[in-house]
Amino acid sequence: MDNRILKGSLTTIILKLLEDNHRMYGYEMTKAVKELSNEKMTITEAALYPALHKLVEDGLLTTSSEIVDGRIRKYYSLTKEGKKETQTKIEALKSALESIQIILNPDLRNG
Amino acid sequence: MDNRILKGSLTTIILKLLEDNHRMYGYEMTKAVKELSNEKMTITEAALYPALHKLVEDGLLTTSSEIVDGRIRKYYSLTKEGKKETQTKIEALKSALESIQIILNPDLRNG
DNA sequence: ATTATATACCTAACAATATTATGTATTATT
DNA sequence: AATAATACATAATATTGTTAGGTATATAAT
Repeated sequence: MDNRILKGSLTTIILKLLEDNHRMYGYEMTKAVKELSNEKMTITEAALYPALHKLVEDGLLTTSSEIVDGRIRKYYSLTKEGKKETQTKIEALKSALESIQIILNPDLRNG
Repeated sequence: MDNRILKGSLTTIILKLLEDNHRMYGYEMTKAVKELSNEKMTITEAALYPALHKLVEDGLLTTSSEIVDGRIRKYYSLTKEGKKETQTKIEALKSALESIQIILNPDLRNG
């Protein structure tokens, strides 16, 4: 991701995208994050693909390849275990974001 | 920090703490983050001290040591350059948090 | 008195995660 | 014909944090 910030959230972002979209391929995820963040955030493919492979290896995602317009697309979906883990990871990330928000916004401390 | 999330935000958190408190020592920072986050977030000293040293090395912080109750305290403060960098880093982190919020909360997408 | 906890600093070896730099291949656009 | 977009991927390196340990003083508990 750009700006060297928020490393460690990539896996959670992938899982969340798949929870919302049910079925996505890698390149599509990079475009989705770019669009959702108004070009502010970028997932590099060099970070994304190894992360996806690890999620498959860990049993959280399954894949199915298709050829579309002469090019390969490798679709990813959440497994049952992946759906569970998605909830856990999202809650953990939300909690962390809240903590950081409090540190960044003193106004919230007295509100 | 706990839970292997939000790596890369440590430096910004340090700078923000120093912006708010003007003068802090390392151990104090670990306590502050623990308290602000209601024990949800922990800065480990093994992550903190090298980060502080690097910020000094980069000219963003200065130090002054004192002996209090027979123990050494190494106080850190923002330099002029550090104050500038703090603004930049905070803005970048806020922007990243917003992007992640949008991805995590679909409700915000249609709001 | 002794043990444990809290305060306060620190480093070394290792692991996880992302960046930079490439590479391959097809299709669409200029 | 050249460039950009689509779509996958890896290797070398850098960054950042974890695990595990170390030193030392002060205070509270047994």
